[in-house]
Amino acid sequence: MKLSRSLSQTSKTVAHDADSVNAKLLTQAGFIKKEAAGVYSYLPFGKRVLARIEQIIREEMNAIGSEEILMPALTPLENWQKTGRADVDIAFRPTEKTVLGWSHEEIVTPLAKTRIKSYRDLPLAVYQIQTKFRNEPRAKSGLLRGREFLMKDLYSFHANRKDLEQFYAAVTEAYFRVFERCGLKSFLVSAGGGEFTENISHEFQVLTEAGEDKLKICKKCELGWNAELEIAKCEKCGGELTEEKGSEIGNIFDLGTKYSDAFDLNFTNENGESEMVLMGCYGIGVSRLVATIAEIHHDDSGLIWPESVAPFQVHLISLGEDQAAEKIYRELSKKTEVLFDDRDISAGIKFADADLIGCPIRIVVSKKTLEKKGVERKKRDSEKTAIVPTDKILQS
RNA sequence: CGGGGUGUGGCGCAGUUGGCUAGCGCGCGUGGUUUGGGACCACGAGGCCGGAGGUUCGAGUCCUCUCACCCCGACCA
Repeated sequence: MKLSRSLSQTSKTVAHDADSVNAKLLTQAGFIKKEAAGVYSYLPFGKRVLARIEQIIREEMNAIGSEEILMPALTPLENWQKTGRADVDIAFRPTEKTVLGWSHEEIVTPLAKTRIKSYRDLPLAVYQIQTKFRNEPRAKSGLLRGREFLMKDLYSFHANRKDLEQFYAAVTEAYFRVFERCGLKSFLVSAGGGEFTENISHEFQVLTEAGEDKLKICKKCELGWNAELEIAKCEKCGGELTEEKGSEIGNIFDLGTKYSDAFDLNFTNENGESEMVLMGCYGIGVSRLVATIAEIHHDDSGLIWPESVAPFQVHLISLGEDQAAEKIYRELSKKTEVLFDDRDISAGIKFADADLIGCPIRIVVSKKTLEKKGVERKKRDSEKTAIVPTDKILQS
């Protein structure tokens, strides 16, 4: 993409209401635009990052045998009346008879009922990546707590507890892989079940001062407990816990039969008897992941995207050598995603913007580099520069 | 939802005890000079001062209401 033609543009100043590092950097670098409290547009750069994170999630969710679906955001009130969740404060109610989905147990459970009749139909697992609506009394921290946000929600259905626990464990492993691939070190944290279940749930937390959850972490076991649980020592090794703040990027719940009961989701077992289906649900805050990555991976000059989620692999800068740069841009674009800064402005601005946007590799084409029969290559996370031939740009 | 704060060109801000054509920086446009870490000169465009009502000869400025946004807390998949 040519920067001169992109909707995404950088800004030297940032709106005074950008309230957090992720909001400031993502706004200034042209990834997002705030529309209202907790409501953002994703500009081209931001949409690219979202798409890459979504792809990682899809790969890992498909790998554990779940299928992608898409349920409506506009949902019937009567479904929520059956579970007693129709009048929670965070629910948007666009009309008398509708609720904007803030979670989808009320939709997916009746949906699964159309498929599940016998133990032969279990297990079943479906997920979606969709915008959720929650009327947060206080939206804040950029993309970390919005009133409208992108979420991956997965729901699983099982004939017995052992099968549910097995899948729960498989999702746990898959989540660690997702977050690691996104460049984040996550901790498995025990927490309460909130509106969803009376059982304990597990959160995936990234330790950062930007997060709003108070945690107690055992660094040795890499386990944690949400401070709401009032735990004094590590339940595994009995060791000391450190107090940390975290950003909750994933949450998994053992739902038991709470929603199966509400919608009479049962199945016929091997003995011809009727039993209730056991359910699990598993969420990843996709937009919150974008924010968390920004909070973790940045420096004073701007964002530093991990290769796996970067909007572009290469940020190509032309310093007065537009023709040569254009040729390199065309060739390189056949192999990877390239952002070409073709603007007619000073070198300093181009360098500053490359740092701000934070693509992994910066390539400079100038008179100096052409005399040396190559281009200058610099990684965003390093100070070292090197002249490399144009066909070696992508080799590390 | 309680307490506090802020709303003035796209962004950041200044506007005195009410006073006359509402300023500054950045950005934007045109012309020119520059050209490896946010260059410079000249000219120029752009604002119902969040909204409604009121006080006054006169309101960005004072009063009332309202909306939006931010902070602290409560809340929180």
